[in-house]
Amino acid sequence: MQTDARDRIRDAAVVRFGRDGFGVGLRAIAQDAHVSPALVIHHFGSKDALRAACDEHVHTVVREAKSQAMSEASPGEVIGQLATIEQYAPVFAYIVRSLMDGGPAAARFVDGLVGDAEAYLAAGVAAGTVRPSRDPHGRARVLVAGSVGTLLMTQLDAAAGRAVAPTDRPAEAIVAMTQATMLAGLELYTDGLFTDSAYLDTYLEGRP
Amino acid sequence: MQTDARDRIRDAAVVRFGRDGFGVGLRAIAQDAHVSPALVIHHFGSKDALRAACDEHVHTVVREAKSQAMSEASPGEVIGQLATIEQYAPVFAYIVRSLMDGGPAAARFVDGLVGDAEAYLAAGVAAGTVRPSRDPHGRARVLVAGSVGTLLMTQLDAAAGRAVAPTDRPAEAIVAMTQATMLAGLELYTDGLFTDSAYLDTYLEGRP
DNA sequence: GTCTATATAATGATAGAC
DNA sequence: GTCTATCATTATATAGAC
Repeated sequence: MQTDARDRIRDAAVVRFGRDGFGVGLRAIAQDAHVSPALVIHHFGSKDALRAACDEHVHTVVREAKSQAMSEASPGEVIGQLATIEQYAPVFAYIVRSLMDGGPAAARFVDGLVGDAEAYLAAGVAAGTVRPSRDPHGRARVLVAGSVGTLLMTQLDAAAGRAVAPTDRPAEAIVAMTQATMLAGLELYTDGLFTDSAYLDTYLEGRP
Repeated sequence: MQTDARDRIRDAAVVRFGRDGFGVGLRAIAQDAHVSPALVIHHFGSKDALRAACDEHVHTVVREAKSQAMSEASPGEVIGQLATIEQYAPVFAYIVRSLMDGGPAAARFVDGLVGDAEAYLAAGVAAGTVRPSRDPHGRARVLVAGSVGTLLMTQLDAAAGRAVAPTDRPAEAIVAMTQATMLAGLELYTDGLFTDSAYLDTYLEGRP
């Protein structure tokens, strides 16, 4: 049971950062880890370095979870995949906070999502279930942007007291979020939005 | 030229909050407004109250800009519309920060966007250019989520040093962002993503 | 209304004993 | 490795002169 204090501090930091944001003090983290504030600095050198260690740890967890889920995951749902496993709740909350904070760790995470989505879409195109695109990378970005935006909007609903925050109870929030957008999303992805191709044609003419 | 000090403080706060986030100190704001830190408290009572005043002011500016642009705006592009007018740059930056902060002001702003999108989509359906939806409100949310997510991803690109931050030079960033996603977005909205309706059909069967 | 000066609390980080 | 005690800084906010 007596895990290494360094790991305990880092895990407590991931939880605290995820729940309260990166403005949280070292004292709260130290208390959660049952150590003195000084020990946090002793092990990591500074708050920024502690955060970097959290970034690195979360990145590793995500990478391992991804490679484990590679066989069964459906396209573009790595986020949901992660969140439904309650064990990953702190990691998920941390990622949402990183996204909101806008730091480089979030950029790296989103890059990973876009890469995954692009690969899945390419596989779908090869299998004939997904339409080919004139801009596969751009399409992957648009789809990931939808996920990221939905995530943020769920957080906003929570802040307005209309739902459960994804950083509080991820699994629940993601299920609710998915149910709320599934029909409209599938509809959009199946039939499109416009009744004809006038807008697209106009755009393609201007940029051939 | 000698505007009311209270307005000057509030305007400086909008700029600072937008550029540096809500963690910025009152001293910086006071200095920008050429007043003492004490005067900020004297006029607003507290930092939170100052922020609330900023929220309210931004909300008013957005509402007025919207009603002014109602006649000419194209569907769902209120965000872009705002940003292209350099005059609104501080307000735009403030909104992006609010979005990232996840506060109630952001929720209200997004609600407004969803309402607008829903109205535009309904008009499009009536005009025959937009397909009807089984879930008009959900569809509006999905589309707005795409915009919000794109905005956030642009901010991430900026943090990673790959682009201009929308909170720094909004107009430029929005143009770049639009160009990067326009083709893929139009394509998606015109033809959809899937080659057939299998996914949607399965979903509709499960929930008739 | 606006200032200077200050109170009070919290922050990240350090020193040094054990 | 881990602690107690403390420093230096910064934060919001207050008191009171002008």
